[in-house]
Amino acid sequence: MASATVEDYLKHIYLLEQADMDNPVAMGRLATTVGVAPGTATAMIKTLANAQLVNYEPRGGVRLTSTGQQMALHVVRRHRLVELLLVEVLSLDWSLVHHEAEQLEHAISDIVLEKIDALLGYPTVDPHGDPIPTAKGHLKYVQPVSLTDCKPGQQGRIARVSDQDTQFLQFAERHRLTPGMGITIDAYDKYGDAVTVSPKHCDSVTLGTNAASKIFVALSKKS
Amino acid sequence: MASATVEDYLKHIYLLEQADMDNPVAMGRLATTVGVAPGTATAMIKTLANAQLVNYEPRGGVRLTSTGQQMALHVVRRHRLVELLLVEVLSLDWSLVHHEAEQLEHAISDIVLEKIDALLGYPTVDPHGDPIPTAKGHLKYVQPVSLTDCKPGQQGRIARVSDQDTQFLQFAERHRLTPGMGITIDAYDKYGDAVTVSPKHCDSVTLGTNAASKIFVALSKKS
DNA sequence: ACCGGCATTTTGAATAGACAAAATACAAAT
DNA sequence: ATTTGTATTTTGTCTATTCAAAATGCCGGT
Repeated sequence: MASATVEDYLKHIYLLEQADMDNPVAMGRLATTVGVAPGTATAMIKTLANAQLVNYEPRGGVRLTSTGQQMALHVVRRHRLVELLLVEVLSLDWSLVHHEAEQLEHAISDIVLEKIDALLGYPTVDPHGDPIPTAKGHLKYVQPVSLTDCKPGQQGRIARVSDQDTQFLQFAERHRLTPGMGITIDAYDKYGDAVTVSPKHCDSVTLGTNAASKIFVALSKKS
Repeated sequence: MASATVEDYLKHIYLLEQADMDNPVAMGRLATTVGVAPGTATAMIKTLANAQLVNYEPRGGVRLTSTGQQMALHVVRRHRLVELLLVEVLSLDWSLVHHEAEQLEHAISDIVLEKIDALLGYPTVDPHGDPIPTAKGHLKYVQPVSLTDCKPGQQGRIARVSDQDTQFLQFAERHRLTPGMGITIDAYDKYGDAVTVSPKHCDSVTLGTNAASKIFVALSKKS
C-alpha cells in the first residue's frame, strides 16, 4: 500500500538513523540522500508523520516510529535479498547490484521474497556484508570493526564493505577486498593517513583512511 | 524513460491488437483491460499519440506505431522472461506468476534481463506457452490450433494456455492441461458445447467450448 | 543584545495520472 | 429522416509528488 516513493523515504531514514547512532535525521541530509529538494523532503515528512510512520519535530529532524521502522526493515530485507539473488543466481557483478536492487525492491511481493530467501538458503548477509532482516523484521546487529580501528598485526575476515559506489566497489574487488576474504593488517600510519592490508594470498594494498573507514573486519581472537 | 504506466498501456494495446487480428483497439476495451475509466484512456492515448507511440483516430481506435510496438515487445519480453524465471528458478506456482510479473516487468534493467535470458538458456516460450520476443523484438509467431478447432482422434501437445486468471490456471494444472503435455482429443460434441480430452497417462477431462477455446495445441502430423 | 549565515519551512506552481459526470457522435432500428 | 442506445470524448477536479524561490528560525560569534 505504501508507494515506492514512501518506501524509499522510510528506507533512507532508517539507514541514516543507523549510520548516525540512532540520532534523528536532519532534513538536509535526508533530502540529498533521497535526491530531492529540501522542501520536498519536508512536505513528505509531514505526510509520513500524519500516517504515524515517523516522529517529526519541526527543525528537530525525523525518527521512524516502530511501524515506520517495521516497514523500512521490510524494504531493506527486499533490497538485500535481491542483491544476493542477483549476485548468486544471476551472476551479476557485485558492483552493480545495489543500483539494480533499488528498482526491484519495490516490485517484489512477499510470496516471491520468501521463495528467494529459500532458494538462497536463508542467508544472513548480503553481498556487501550487510545483515538481512528476517521476515519479522529482526536483525542480527553486529557492528564489525572498521579498518581504521585496527592495529598492525591483527588478522580477520572482511565483514562488510559499506559504500554503494560502483567505482569504489570495483576498486575493492580488484584488490580482493570483498566480504569473506581473510586479511592481515600490515601497517597503520596515523600521520600518513594510510592503512596497509594484505588479503590472503594476494598483494597488499594501501588505503587512505577515507577508504579504509568503509571497510569493516571481523577480527580473529588473538593478537 | 517510459513510465510504468506508459509501458502498461503499450503492452495492453499490443496484446489486444494481437488478440484481434491487428485491428485497431477500441477505447472501451483498452480502458477496461488497463483498468481505468474510459476518459482516462482517451487522455493517455492522446499523449502517446503525441509521442509518436500510437496512431490514433478519434473514435477510430488505436494502433501502435513501430516505435510503440518495439517498446511493447520489450515489455512483453521482460514479462515473459520473468514469468519463466519465477517458475523455473524460484519454483513459484504456474498460476501465480502472471500477477507477480506485472510488477516486476517494469523494474528489470536490460543487464539483468539478459542475465535472466542466459540463465534460462535463451528460452522461446514462457510458462503459458506464449512466445518470448528476442532482444531485438523479433517473435516467432506460430498460432497453434485452439482445442475448439480439433477433431476427435487427433493428438498433439498443449502449446499454450491463453488466460491469466489464477482460478482457471489452477483448474488447468489440476487436470494436467499445461504446456508441453501430450493429449488426445476424445470427443467434440458441437451441440453439447463440450470437448473431451485425455492428457497422456491422466484422466480425461471435459471442457465447455469457452474454456476449450483458451487452450491451444500443436497437432501431431497424422490423425 | 545583535547580526550573519545556514538549515529549514512556506509558498506558489508544475506534472503525471486518475475519476465522475456531462456532452457528443455515430450506427442501427424504426 | 428521426430516434435511441452505446461508445467515446470533454470538462472539471483530485491526489501525489516534485521544484524554485522566498520567508523564517536558530546558533555562534561579537
